Amino acid sequence: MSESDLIREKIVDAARERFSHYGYPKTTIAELADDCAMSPGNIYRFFKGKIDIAVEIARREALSAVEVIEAVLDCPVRSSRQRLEEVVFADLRYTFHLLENRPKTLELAQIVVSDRPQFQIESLRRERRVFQRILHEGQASGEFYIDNVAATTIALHAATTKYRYAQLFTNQTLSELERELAHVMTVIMRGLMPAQNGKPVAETVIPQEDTSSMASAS
Amino acid sequence: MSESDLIREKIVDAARERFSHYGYPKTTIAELADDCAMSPGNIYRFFKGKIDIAVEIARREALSAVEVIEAVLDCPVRSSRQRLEEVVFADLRYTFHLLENRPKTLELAQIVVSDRPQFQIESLRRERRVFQRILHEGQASGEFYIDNVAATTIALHAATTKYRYAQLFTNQTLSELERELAHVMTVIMRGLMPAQNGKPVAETVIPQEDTSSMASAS
DNA sequence: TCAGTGAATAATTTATTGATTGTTCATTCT
DNA sequence: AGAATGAACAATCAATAAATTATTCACTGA
Repeated sequence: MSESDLIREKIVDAARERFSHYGYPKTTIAELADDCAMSPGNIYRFFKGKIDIAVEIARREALSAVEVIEAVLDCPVRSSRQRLEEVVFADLRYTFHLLENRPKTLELAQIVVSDRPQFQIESLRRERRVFQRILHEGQASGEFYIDNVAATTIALHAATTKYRYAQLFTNQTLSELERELAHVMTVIMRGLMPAQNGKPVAETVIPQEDTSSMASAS
Repeated sequence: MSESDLIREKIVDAARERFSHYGYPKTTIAELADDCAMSPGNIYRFFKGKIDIAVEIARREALSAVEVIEAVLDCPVRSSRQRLEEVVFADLRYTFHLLENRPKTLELAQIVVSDRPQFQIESLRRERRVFQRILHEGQASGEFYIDNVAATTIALHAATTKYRYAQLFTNQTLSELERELAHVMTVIMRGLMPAQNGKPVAETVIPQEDTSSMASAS
């Protein structure tokens, strides 16, 4: 990593610290410059503007969020159905805890999105790709009956919209949301999987929370 | 209708007019009093406060919205599936046009909800009841296979969240949303209906817009 | 008695000012 | 030359004052 990149990192680290403590609006460029032992003007040799520092942080946060979701795929589960359900529930839990424990992260994301709408579109697209991979696998193995994977991915993603950042829509508790999501997944799974000897597939069971990858709130 | 009720109506009418033209915040009690040829103080003999006038208007709006959706059920369609699909699409189109043509209506609803959270809960409940009726019918006729109608109603309602006031979540066009919703409904219908001789039920087709009950924007 | 008034008051909103902050750039270091 | 500075300027924010508005209530007229 070049010298220049290291300085950039230093700025990002200082900004992350201050943004998460005091929020984006209350953090000044002068403070970041102080933290990095440099002048305010010099910050601008590394970032075009204050908002671009926020974009960089939000981008990394979004990427690591997808990684958390993808991590669920690594553990060896038996079926595509289980993978899909675990990913959807992991999404609910991750975003729920994020809003609960680190509200400044949401604030930052909202500021970034209001300035760069494309940011949200790309984050959603990345998330959908995880879904799509699972549907593909399930289709290939014959576990799922899907005539159009791309369209079904979009449908699945749209149908679970409420369970991403759920607190923005409702003030239900996490348990209530989990129970509800189980009902939604039951219907969806029955839509994806052929009935077994005349009977629809069993109801979705709320998966255990994966405690091994639980990131504690900072 | 009593004299008192008539005066109340007059106030509501004047408020509706001004709220939709200039918005709730820019409308003053003095103006409403003028419109009704009475003093500001007298308004308070009919409403506890300004916000209560807004609540009354929003309540009626919400009731008539459900009626618009329910109206879809009146036309004689062949199957529960069609009923369900038409109701869901009607919901998307109604709320989409509402936000497009009468943004002040949304503003009013948001003001009411922020002051009276219960209002939203009840509106959603009313909407769910329409869904529940159709699911019940479909279950009774054997068209749907549903083991728990209440839970499935909740699931269906939650899965279509994105298509109520869709512009709050996305800037997709109505056509894009319709295509997407068709995919969602395809998956859901396959989840509700038993496969016909080994093959899943056909994809959802976007219903024709019901032009007979099209209320033009005011 | 009771529907209605309108001036008085409390609460909010808007306008204004002054201070703070984001950004630029001529200049200084290395 | 390239890296960094910090004073200068424009944009934004916070604090306050001024104006407007919601609400109350002692009073009036039917």
